[in-house]
Amino acid sequence: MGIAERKNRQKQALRERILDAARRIVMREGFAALSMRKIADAIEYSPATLYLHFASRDEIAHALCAEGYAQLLETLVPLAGIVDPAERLKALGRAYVAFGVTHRETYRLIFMEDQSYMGAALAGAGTSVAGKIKALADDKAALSATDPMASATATTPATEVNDAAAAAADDDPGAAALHLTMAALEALKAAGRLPASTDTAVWAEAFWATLHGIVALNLTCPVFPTAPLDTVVDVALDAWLGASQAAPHTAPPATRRAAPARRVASTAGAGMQTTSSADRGSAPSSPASGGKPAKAPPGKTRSPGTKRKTTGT
Amino acid sequence: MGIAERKNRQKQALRERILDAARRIVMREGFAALSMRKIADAIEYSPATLYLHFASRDEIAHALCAEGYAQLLETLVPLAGIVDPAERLKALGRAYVAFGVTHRETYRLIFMEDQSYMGAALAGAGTSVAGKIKALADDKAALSATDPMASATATTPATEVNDAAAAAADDDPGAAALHLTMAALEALKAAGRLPASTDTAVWAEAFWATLHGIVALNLTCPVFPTAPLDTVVDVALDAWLGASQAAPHTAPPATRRAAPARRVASTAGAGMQTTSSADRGSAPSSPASGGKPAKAPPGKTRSPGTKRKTTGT
DNA sequence: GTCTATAGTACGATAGAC
DNA sequence: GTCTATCGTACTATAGAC
Repeated sequence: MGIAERKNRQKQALRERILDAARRIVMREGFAALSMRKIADAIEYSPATLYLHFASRDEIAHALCAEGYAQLLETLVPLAGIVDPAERLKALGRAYVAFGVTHRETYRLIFMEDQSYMGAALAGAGTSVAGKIKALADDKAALSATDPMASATATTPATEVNDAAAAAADDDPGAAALHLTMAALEALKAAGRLPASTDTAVWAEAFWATLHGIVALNLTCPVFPTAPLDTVVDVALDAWLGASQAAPHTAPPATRRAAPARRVASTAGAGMQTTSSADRGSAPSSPASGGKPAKAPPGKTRSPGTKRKTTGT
Repeated sequence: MGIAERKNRQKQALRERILDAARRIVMREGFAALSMRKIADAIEYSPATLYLHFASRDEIAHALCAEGYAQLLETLVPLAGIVDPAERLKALGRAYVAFGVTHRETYRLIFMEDQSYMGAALAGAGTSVAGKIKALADDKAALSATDPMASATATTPATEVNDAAAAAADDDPGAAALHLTMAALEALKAAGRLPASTDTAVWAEAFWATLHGIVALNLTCPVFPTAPLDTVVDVALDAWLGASQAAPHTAPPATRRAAPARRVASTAGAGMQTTSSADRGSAPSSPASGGKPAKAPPGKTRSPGTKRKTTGT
């Protein structure tokens, strides 16, 4: 029996090595540059071997997506512990953007490449963190039950939030991030800091879109933003949360920006400036300046080369 | 001399045919499926001929971007005539999103594919519309000079807005859309409906990011948004403009949604629901359901095929 | 389980005849 | 100005020996 188990472990190990290599390639050269041959080269196996572990290049990509999304969730989930719902949302927003600009190619792969990759991420990774979210919900229940100040601020019974998160984890684990947002929104609404008429689902989607837009533009546009990224994020968060806080009952406009602590979570390291750490390297295309010149490989000065985007066929 | 001119016309005509064919391919199959060979097939010329008109596949892509961006600007520019700055911004926002979801693959090409394409769009198309923007600025000067009600509402001297737009057209024609937004913002600020401390450049970028996020998610995410797209856009616009309107001096929150005419510009046809009209066809990858199976062409059940993303080389 | 070898497809770009 | 022919490259995926 021990033999079978060892073999199984070895098989798993190779699987991990494949994914590791794939992840590195994607991070360095972008998803477009990911090919079975390159992975095989990197792990010093033949291309054929890969097919013993993955049915296709796309299956590897899907696995990468799932991993990446799980990683994103892991950075978000702890923030659910922030008691003040507005601050919680801001922290979530900041952490989301920070993740996006830090793990650029990963983010791009999951959220900007193709429908199927996003689907794979949500379906695959959700299951792996559903447990964590529930565990955290329990933590939070304990926390806010103990801290009178907390439940006073939150207004909402702690269980409501937890239920929302837990239900999210069960129902559609993939959309966990969205449900994390909605839970905070419900709390905000219950506290009267958001119009009762607010449709939290729509609000959450629009809010997400804003964050996604900031990340996506940063990844695609050479010079976005002109101002420091942090500043843009802050402006956006204020637009969504600073303002709506003063909406329903005539709250003094002066308190619009009066929320307690600025900068709750830095999560992904120091600043999140355009040129961060991970997921960096030569741009997928246009290695040097303008088009895609220079660096002729072996042959003449032709300029061959194509990359993928596997047509169905 | 007439002969040379005729030849020139013919050359231009072929150039147009090439771009037409390319545009159709991109709209139908996505940018990844655009290849010189396919274009050549479509116009019934040999691939080699294309190189007499364009130096590379990328140059064609750039031309496509420039065209697309010019088209976008053309739908936005007329909206600069809306007097109330908040309404103007909302109209711009709605038109922007409508354009994005209507011309899906075009939008994707310009704003979501690669840095260089966005650069090409801004550089190339801007010049072609700079004149139009200036002309419009003049129109608007005439308009608001004649209409006392207009200048009363706008508070700002009409010339300020026009100058901003005109300057934008001169300086960096590509960023014209952004400057269109900033002009409206300045007006809003001058009218005291936005805190004087607002950094319009940052605000405009964040606002743009929101719109881009909505479009981008719609293009990438299978089920975004859950609610009708219009609703999400409205929520976002309210977050940015509804609220900030009541900010500086204690304006009654009740008037938050009191702006005159809802739904100013429909621009790109009727509703802008997820499945719009133009730029549609089989998805670039995954023709049928999940991965990219089925539809084996001539050979066996292999599954060859690759697409591009020209590596530098 | 792993490799070599290869089938099959696609691509960008160019040389050189007409 | 247009074409044919072709080079050089890249890729996925499989068959079949070891």
